[in-house]
Parts: sequence; structure tokens; C-alpha cells
Amino acid sequence: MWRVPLEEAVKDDCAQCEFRAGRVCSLWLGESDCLGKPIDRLVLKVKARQTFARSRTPGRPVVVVRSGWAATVHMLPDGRRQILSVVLPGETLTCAGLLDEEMTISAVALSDLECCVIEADLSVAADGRCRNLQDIFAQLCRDEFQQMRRRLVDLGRRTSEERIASFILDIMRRQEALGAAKDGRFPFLIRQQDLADALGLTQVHASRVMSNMRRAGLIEFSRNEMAVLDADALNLILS
Amino acid sequence: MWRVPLEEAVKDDCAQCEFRAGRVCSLWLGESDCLGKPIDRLVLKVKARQTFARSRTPGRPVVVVRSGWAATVHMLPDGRRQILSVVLPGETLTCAGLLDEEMTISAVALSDLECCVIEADLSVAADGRCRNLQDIFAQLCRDEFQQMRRRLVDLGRRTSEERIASFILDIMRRQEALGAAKDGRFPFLIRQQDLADALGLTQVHASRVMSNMRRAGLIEFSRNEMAVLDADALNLILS
DNA sequence: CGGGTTTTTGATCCGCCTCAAAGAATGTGG
DNA sequence: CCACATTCTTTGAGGCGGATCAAAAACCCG
Repeated sequence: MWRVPLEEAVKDDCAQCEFRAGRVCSLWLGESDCLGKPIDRLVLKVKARQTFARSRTPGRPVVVVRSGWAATVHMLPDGRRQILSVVLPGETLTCAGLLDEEMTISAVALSDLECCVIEADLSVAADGRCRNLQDIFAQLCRDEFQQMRRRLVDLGRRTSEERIASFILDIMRRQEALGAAKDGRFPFLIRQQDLADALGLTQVHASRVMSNMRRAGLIEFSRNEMAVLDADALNLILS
Repeated sequence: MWRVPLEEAVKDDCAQCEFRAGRVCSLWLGESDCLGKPIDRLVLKVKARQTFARSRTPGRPVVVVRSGWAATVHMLPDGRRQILSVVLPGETLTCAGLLDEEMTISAVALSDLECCVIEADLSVAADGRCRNLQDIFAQLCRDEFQQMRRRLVDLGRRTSEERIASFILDIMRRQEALGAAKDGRFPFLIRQQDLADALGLTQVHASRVMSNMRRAGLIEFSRNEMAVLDADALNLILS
């Protein structure tokens, strides 16, 4: 998993290109707001449960999460909800913008959130003048495809137990990459309802499966923390 | 949906960059083979049911389908199969290469197939010297994300009937873009088993749902063709 | 402490799966 | 061009995983 956020690439001036940190920031400071609230500096603070980015924000910005968990969401007209991705600190919301034809995708804060909004339109960044940004974008793109493919397989061909195991192990791996996991114990800032919406289950059933895993001694969890007690057994579920 | 295949961008020399049609082709003529068979010219012919591209082909090639249908597939160790994308003539197999960590993704021919293999590594193409290729790649990327998001919502939160309707309507739209559809009638080169593996169903259930739709006068289909008789009703299913 | 949110648990139901077998379409070799 | 094998589709009967409905318990925060 790619850990260096885009932020790194633009926080200082880039010697070989016209990408200036100041310029980048000012794009956002000057003219953008987020649901009516002006963005202060580069950092955007969002309360848990808030929707904070809608489709068709201008200029194709990249949002990097600095603390807290976020998610991208697709709503169906009748209220059904599908979480498309869960985003941890250090990761980008999506590398391709949120755009879709019907503008039905938005981003939501799973917990209190700090994130960082960067103007990084591919057509600007990929101009060849800033190779660094270019490579980072390509890597982010690959990671995001990878993540979506995994989720597709989970939803299409795995049981509820496998999906939950897959999710927990994936989060553990990403938290370890962040240095946020200590002997299998790591932040887990997501409600069961959101977990269910990510994995195509009901909250009730997600609860049952997780409780079974707890009873079996595979995991331990409280409101905001997860502990993997038997990673091998959890991996075995994925056959 | 993006229709101009990458092929277009490299079939002639590009005036503003070092991308030479000849060079691109020769990369593949010289050193690549596909499951042991040397690639003849740019065009690769594949029989239905054959796996024709595995993960970790060198140089991150782009495969453009010229005729027939293809799919990308992920296999689970126990034999379960998930089709990640269905690719029609004029479309690219994927813009990000097939790579994943565990090398479990491959491509399969849903029907007899002709495709075209192009060396178009992002790190080469995105050098800024060939803006044309650059834009095309970005567009392909966005289309592919779009497609995967739609499928994710289908698998996570839609019923079997909705999934089938969604699939048929999506294919119809893409075939129309190709000019391959005539008053709702278009090629449908996919077996029910593959359809089921794409939509997370069993072949038996896919058959039942499609038969119901036929009985209801919504669609009509034979082995290799689909006709949408009542597009409005089909759209209504998606609520 | 009190009100709201989140999680757990139980009972029942239904959509889709599994198993099975027949029927239709397609391909193949003589 | 027909006989036969193979692949694909349809249909039926029955079972199960996860959904739904409902309510209590636990947790959280002001």
C-alpha cells in the first residue's frame, strides 16, 4: 500500500516544474468552499457522519485524509447505501475524482476527520514537468483498482464471514503500514452499519458474524478499536 | 463511454512526441508471446473459453478488443470465480495492467476474439510528450472506475433481477455507442455461467430471472443475441 | 443522570443456492 | 449431411444463509 500522501509532493516547491506549494493552496483558499464553509488553510475538519464532498467539485481536487476515517458512498433512490471505499489516514479519497454521470457519489466522515485538499488535476500534474506527482498518481490509481477488485470479489463470491475477515485483515495491513497497529491492536473507527454497507450485509448480520468471531477467540473489539488475536485462523477463513 | 481505442493514438506516428507506431509495434513483435504462441503482427486471435493474458506480462501492455467479447477474472483457490469486467469491441481490457499482488487475475475470451496489444506504459506515455495518449489514458481510467463502481453497487445492494437489468442496459448502451445495436437488438456473446460469475449469482438463478423477463415481454434473447423490447420497464426495475 | 445512538439477541421469513435431470443448441468426425 | 458427444439452458423440489422485524441491553456524551 502506498503511504506517502500526495501532500508530500506539493508541500514544498518542486524544482523541476511549475508546481508551487503556495499556488496550489491558494487555488483552494481563494475560491472554494465545502458545503458552505470556507476552507481554512489546506486543512478541512469534518464531524463524524457529515457528508463533506459531493460529485462535481471543480478542478478535480485530491483529498488526503490526515486523521480519522472516511468513506465514499453511493446512494440508491430508495435509500439503500453502498460504501465504495474506506479511507484511512495517509490515504487519498480517490485518485480519479468523485465524478460519475448521475452525480450520486459522495464522501462521508466515518469519524471526526481532518483532511487536506489539494489541486492535482491530472491534466496539470501529468504535464511531464513534475515526474514525482506523475508517478504518485499512477501508483494511487493502481492501488485503488486493486482495492476495488478485492471488494468486488468479496461482494460477488464470498460469504458474510469471509467478507468480514477480509475487511479486518485488510484494515490491519493498512494500519500496520501506517505504524498505527501494535501487536494486532489498531483503531477501528467504523460503525457496524457502515461496515455492513461496505460489505453488502445488514448491520444485524454483521454484528452476529463479529460476535461469533469474538466468541471463537479470533478477534476482540470495542467501539473504536479492533484486536486480531488469531491472524492465522482469520486468514484461513479466506481459504 | 470512451470509444476511440488506444490503437488510434499509436497507429500513426505522433508529430509532437517520440511515440512512433513502428517502435511501439516492434516492442511486441520482437520479444513477447502469449501462452507460448508468438504474437503475429499486432493482432492476437483467441478461441472462446481460452485464457489469454496472465498477470505480470512485462511492460504493462494495453489490450484493445477488436472483435468478440472478453472478460477479466479473479479465481478463488476453491474454484469460485468472479468476473471483474466484461470488455466489448473497441474497449480496452483494463488501463492499469492486470497486476495484483497475488497474481490471481487473468483475462478470458468469452467468445472467439481478436485483439490488439499495445505497449503503452504510463511511465512512457505520460511523459508529457504525447498529450493525446495522456488524455486517452485518463479517460479510460475514469471509465473503468465508473464501471467498477456501478458493479460494486450492483453486487452489494441490488437484487438478482436488478443486477440482470443493470447488466443488459449497460451492454445495450455500450453497443449503441459502437453502432452495433439496431432498435434494441444487439450481440450478446456471453454464456449464462459467465453472466452469473459477473453478477455474483448462480447460472441456474440467472436463467430463471432472464426467463421471467422474457415471459414478461421485457426482453428476447437467443444464444448470441439480446433484444430489449421494453427499455422503460427494464429501467424501472432499477428504481 | 438522561436521551440518543449503537450493539446484541431472538424469532421468523424469503431470495437465492443446491441438487438433479431433462431438453435444446452447438460442435465434430465419419 | 447425419449420428453422436458436448455444452448450454430450462425447470422442479427442497434447503440454507442472510434479511427482516422487534425489543432489550450496552454504550456514549452532554
